[in-house]
Amino acid sequence: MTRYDASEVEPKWQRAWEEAQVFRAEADPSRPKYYVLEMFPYPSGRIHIGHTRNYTMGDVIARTKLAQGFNVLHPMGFDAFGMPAENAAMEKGVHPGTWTYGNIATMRAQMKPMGFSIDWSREFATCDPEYYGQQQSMFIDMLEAGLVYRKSATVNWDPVDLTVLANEQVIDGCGWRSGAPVERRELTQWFFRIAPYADELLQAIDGLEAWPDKVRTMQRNWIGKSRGLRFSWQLTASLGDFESIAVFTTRPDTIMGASFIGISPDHPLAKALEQGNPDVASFCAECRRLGTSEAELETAEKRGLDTGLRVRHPLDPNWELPVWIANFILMDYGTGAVFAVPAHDQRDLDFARKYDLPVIETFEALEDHKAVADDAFVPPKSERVRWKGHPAALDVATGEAAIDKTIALAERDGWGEGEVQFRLRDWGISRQRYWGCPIPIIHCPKCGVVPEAKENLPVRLPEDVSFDKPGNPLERHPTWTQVSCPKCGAAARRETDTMDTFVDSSWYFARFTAPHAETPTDLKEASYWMNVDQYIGGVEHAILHLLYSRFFARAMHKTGHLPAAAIEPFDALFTQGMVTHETYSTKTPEGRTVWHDPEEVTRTEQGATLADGTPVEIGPQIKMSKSKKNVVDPETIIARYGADTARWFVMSDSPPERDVEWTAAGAEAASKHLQRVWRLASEISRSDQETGRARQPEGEAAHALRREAHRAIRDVTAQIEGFAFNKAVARLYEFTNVLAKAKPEAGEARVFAVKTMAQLMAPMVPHLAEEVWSMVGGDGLVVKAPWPEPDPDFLVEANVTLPIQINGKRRGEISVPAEADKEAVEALVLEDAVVMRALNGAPPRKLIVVPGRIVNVVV
RNA sequence: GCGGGCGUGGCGGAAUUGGCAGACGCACCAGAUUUAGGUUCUGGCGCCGCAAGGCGUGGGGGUUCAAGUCCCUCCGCCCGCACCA
Repeated sequence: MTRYDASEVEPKWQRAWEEAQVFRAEADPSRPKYYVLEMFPYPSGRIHIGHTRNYTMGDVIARTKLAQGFNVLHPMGFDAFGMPAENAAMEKGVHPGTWTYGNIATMRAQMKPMGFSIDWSREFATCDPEYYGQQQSMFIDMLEAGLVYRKSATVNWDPVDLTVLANEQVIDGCGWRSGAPVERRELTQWFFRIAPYADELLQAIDGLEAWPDKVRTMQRNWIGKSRGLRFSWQLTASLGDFESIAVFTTRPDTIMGASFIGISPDHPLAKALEQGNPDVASFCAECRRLGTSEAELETAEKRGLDTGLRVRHPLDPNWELPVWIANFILMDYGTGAVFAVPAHDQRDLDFARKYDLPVIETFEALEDHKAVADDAFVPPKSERVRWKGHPAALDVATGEAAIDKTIALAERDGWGEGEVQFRLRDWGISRQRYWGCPIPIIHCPKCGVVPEAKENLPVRLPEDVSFDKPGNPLERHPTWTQVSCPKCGAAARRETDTMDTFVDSSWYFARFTAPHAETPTDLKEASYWMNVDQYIGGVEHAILHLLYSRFFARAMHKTGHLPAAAIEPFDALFTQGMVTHETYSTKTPEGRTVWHDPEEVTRTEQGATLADGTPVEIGPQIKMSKSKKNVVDPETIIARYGADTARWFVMSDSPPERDVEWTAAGAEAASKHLQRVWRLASEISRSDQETGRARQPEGEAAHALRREAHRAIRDVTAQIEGFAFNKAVARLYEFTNVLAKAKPEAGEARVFAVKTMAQLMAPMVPHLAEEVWSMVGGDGLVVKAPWPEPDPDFLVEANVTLPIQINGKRRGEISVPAEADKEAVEALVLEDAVVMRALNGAPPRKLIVVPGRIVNVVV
């Protein structure tokens, strides 16, 4: 063989690993374990380059830990329920299950040749009845533990298709298929009680030290704990049952700047007013035309309607304020009503300017304080300010203190009380869709809501369903819904809602510890393998998936499915960046956007076109997603160069936490480098064999090479452990350059260097590493070889070179003994020719020596 | 709108966290070898300048002996926003 042929070599070593069962994980209490997990994929059809990057990262960690002597668990599965399968069913007439399992087969077949160190015997898909049946069992346990309940909640309703829409399916306020304006509609739905865990979930973030700070910050903000005052504004005239409007505020110190009361269009008072007032009714109907997503509500144009109602200010009974319905007030946070302080809140100010409402400043003018015009004045709570006319805030300095005093005043006088509010809401899990885990509930006309008997689990999805019309096929299924009540035996109806797919992904990591158990988990296995030592996934999951999983682990502990030690399931988290790509789109004559695959598009100097010459709109670099069709398949790289090239390539260049823009160039470079390593190894192997491995005392060349090898071990190990894979790759390039220049006189040190190279490269390019390792006579499989340790004797340096700056600009350098202290270096510096010339006989104004770093002479 | 992040040569990026900006790779240029070409090897490569030197990390301002790194401010892009996964 004169060239490294990946297509021949890679399957060979994959078979060797398979035969040796290297990646089969079995609990062994006598050995330390290490659980590496990458967020499992949705089986959308094919693996894309983002998956490749993600799983290669996990594989590098898993293989490194394996070499370091850990009992490694590295499983893979599929997050297999979800909307795309139903969309495929509607578009292509294929059953969601057929489509999904077909995709799983394709993706598994794409992943296997990558040589990942996965224990495939643990694979499952969340749409397997064996999995979702266990989930149903836990749902029942959680219902009994009081963690599940039903309440009314709003959904996006498509009035033409008569179906519930996901936020993603609402485009510019209209249904994505029907094009009809969506409406908000109330439905009774199932919820998990996550909100009572808000404080605990918040506190526990402090302990997640191996999580990225940004994720911890995002979770804290999402939970959104805030202290404030809850109080009521008395209506000047009561309206039916309504005598007052309760509000919650985090800035009670601005109470004297109140200008009006705003209530949500979904506030009970607004709904009551709708009854007798067509203006209110049409305004609220207009507001409800917006979707349910927060982003949409918050970015919509601020609109309001004066209800004509008036309320009295709690601190001044003669002060009456108007009550407005405003479209930007969320019913889900606080009380669904606010008092607006336009002078000190930008949103309130915009609203007040639009509707000509009063703007009352409550702070004394400060030195640099301009009167409020277009910008609200929002002093931080910790800032020193002075209030005007605020009875509780005359003698305090900061907002924090004024807030305390206002709350105390309200509590003393009985018009309000301090309260802690969380932004986090209970988790609504009902989905009016087919391809999800059925909620194991039966509605009995006599007994009411009854959980399915556990011996009847799993509640399987019926196979015979049709997707020829919109809506939930479960609901119109002729027989599936008809059951007898597990309690009384009467004819009853099965729940047709399925669970949010976030439920499926909230416990799969626990299931991997015992994927074939007859119960949701096996406590013995879970106790050994949990927690996940290293979790890896996209930042886009920084909030919802991770928060839900943290809650679920607690709920599973409460219902006896996880040990107490596993309530924070992910010890360390790494959020990798996304692989992005431009998007390409054209418009239909009706103005609808059509997305195009990069394969269909030809880039030209002016822009891009389709094959027939139609110009294409080039969109920004965004994350690869099926809906935007900007997905790149790694298959071509693997077919052309092999898996190791693909692996090496995705680990190179870009830091793993950063988004990477996909470009095809560079794969060639990766392949060339691997060829080079192979060539070096075969040359060295050949010359080593020719010299018959004559043992001679090693000279300077050999020592220098060994030193470089030990330095490479030190650096690459640290870089892998620090998730700096791009730097590890760069370091290995440097080491390769050193090896290439090593003279034959280095003798057996060259063989040592090649072996070291194989070991250090093995986590990233395991097949090439095995080949090289065996070529130079390595013992057994490199995957099982213990990770190399740097020898400290080779790492010490006698001298260190320091740059010399004159007035902060580099003007020379000086070599000093590594152990020289500050004074010794100073003395040497003052004798340096460059420094003496700059000083010209005068003493330096300042002489800064940072040992081991730099010298700066200020003249 | 709110929350989080990012911005360094032609390109991907490095900079031991306040201490030599541009490691390593790609692209490009020159040379050598081989060839029909790819390959391989050697050297060069931030910008301006013949040079000395000056400028340079999205823009502007500040702190410091020293700023890509810290502070203020502005701009651009990306992610999340609870029914996408």
